[in-house]
Amino acid sequence: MDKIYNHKDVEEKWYSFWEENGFFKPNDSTKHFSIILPPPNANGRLHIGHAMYVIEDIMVRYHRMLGESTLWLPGADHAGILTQVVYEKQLEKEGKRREDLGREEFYKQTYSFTQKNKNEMYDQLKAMGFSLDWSREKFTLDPKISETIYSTFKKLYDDGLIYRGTRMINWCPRCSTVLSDLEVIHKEKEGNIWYIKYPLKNSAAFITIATTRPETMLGDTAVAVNPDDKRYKDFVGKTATLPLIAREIPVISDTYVDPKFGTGAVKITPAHDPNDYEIGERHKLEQIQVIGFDDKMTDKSAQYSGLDKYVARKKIIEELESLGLLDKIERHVTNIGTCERCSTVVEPLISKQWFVAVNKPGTSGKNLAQDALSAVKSGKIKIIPSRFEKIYYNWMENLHDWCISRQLWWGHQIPVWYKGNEVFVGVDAPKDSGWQQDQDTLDTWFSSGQWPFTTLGYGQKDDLDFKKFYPTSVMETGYDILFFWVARMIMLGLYVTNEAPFKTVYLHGLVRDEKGQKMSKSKGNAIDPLIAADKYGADAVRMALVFGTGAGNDATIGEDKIKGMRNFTNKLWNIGRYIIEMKPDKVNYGSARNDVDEALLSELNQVKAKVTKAISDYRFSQAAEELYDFVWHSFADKYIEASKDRRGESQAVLEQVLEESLRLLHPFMPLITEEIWQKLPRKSGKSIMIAPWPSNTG
RNA sequence: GGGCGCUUAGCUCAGUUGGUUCAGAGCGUCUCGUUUACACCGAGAAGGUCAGAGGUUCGAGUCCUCUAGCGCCCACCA
Repeated sequence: MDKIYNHKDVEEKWYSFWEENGFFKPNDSTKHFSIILPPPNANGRLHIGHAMYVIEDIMVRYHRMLGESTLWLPGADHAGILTQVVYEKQLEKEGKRREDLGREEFYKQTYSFTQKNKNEMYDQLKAMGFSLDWSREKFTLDPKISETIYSTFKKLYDDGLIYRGTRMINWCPRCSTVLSDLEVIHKEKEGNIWYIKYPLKNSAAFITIATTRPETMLGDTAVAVNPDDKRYKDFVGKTATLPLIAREIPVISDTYVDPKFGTGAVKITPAHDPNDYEIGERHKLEQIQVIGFDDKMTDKSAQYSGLDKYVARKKIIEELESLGLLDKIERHVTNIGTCERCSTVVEPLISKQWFVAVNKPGTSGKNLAQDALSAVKSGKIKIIPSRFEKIYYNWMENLHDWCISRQLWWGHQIPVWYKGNEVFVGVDAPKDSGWQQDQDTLDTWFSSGQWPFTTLGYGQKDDLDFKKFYPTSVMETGYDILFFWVARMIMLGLYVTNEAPFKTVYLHGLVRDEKGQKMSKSKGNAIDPLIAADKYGADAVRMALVFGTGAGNDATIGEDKIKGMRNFTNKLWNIGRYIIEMKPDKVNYGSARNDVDEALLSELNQVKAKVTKAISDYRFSQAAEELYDFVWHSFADKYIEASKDRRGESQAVLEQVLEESLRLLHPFMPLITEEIWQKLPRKSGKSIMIAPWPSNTG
């Protein structure tokens, strides 16, 4: 044994050893423990956030040592819109667009792109020592997985919970697709609010409206005021003339209008604003789409047609000003919707899309949001930390229908076929000819929302894993995808399988640098987990991520912290070296224990109890700190120092405490613990990984 | 406009049934130590009115109220 622990000599060796011996596979115990790995997006490398999977590995290794039949199932996500955006950017560098390739070729290329990324990511997960059962690996686009996703679509459709409707949706002009409400990020931006005078017909008077989007005035079909607003009492029922294009529009009254905001008079553009859309519905107003799906003014916008919407805005303002119809301009902060994936300003448009009805019962009687709500309220699903339960309720209670169609090429094509006026919904294409499949794909979260049961073979001929491991024990993921993913898994899991997909949700926080800033490549403060693992060892990186981080709280981690944990691995290594390699010639294993021995063994017993409790209470940091303190300060600094006077008599206790400490540490630092454990003269079993979890009975 | 969280040693953070051992850890700083497990080390030290105010209690970082900073999430006010 060298003086300094060299992780590079051992890490790969032991990982292969475990895998070759099938230790990652569940045993045949009747007690089960299962976690499905949150599938990373197969469009890039793993970042430090993914290394938080270590929490799952701790749980999995702990339960495996308890002797339970333990499954941790790996997989990857095709990540619909994000992967398409990433691959399109790559094409762009080659001067190509996806249209140049055609749908089929684009899909083919994107597929091989994801497979390449996927395999690299898997190597990275292995480098972290994660005890995943690779024989059960899944990808969201695997044929069997897709089949289940299509049959869920059909089931919801037949139940009346999936419908196609014309609604106001969020449109990303850059991605050329509709987005769900969740995929729209609201950002505060300072802009202008323009006050524009609309002349009243047969009168010299004006009605002045305030707007942040003057270009949409070309689509105005009314001006609205509050019915109680005395200032405008005489205006209601009159007709205003839209400047520039001279369309005549009514002045109507609606309680939606806030008399205190702006002028108290609002232009109504039912085709380009969600509120106006609803007012339009109430008052049966015409919807005139003046902005197209390409972000350019449509042919409904007279002399402005074909112009980019921002160019049109500028031009309209200039012309209004020259006509003297621009009353004033004020600075104004608005909340503007942008695309989650490309940051382009989202345009509200009316379009025909597929939706999931989330808060009405289907003919089956099932109600997605309500059932998902009561699963948590009843305690069937527990969320840790519990404050996220409140957040979950709040979101579930205010949920709108979920738009699931996307105008993308990458993903599951919607399992609906059309022939004339006929519509066919099914898992497989209809047999007879003349049908054309819907061109859209499914929201990526519609498929990942079914991950806990699709991966286990639900609905397949071979569904032994599903029967055995579903519902899964724990879903461990970041709180940032509570709504996107966890909520959808609960809804779809309950709907399809009639059971909650997991019993416990453990949410971890974001990984930040030591100054508390979000890590990002552009800031240059990002820690690449693989580079860090290469430098300091995977065990050190793992410990650094667990140490001092509680559930739901963001974790701060810097190189110093990793270095500190690397020092701990070296300490452990030297404890092993002292006990194993510096073993004296004369050892009396049967010597009577003295007070110092007893004190240490009694402390070890307490540590076992504390660590076991902490892990089962999901307080992994607590467990890690307990072990760190015991091993370094009690065992090494005090006991080992004291043992030097009676080396031969201490050997039995030294070996016992080391061996048990290694087992306690194994879930946290699997690689070094295996390396030292294998060198122990007295141990039983083939690997520490399948050795029993230390209990107090001994 | 709603909702949530944070504020404990110079820095990053623990502290889950309120009670002698809770005033802690790691890093940093200072002093000492080149003892054959480890300098990726050891021995020791300095350093905090636990954001502020009030309340509940025999007793409060730990529960309640308010205040002040900071941060996050959700939301269709032009």
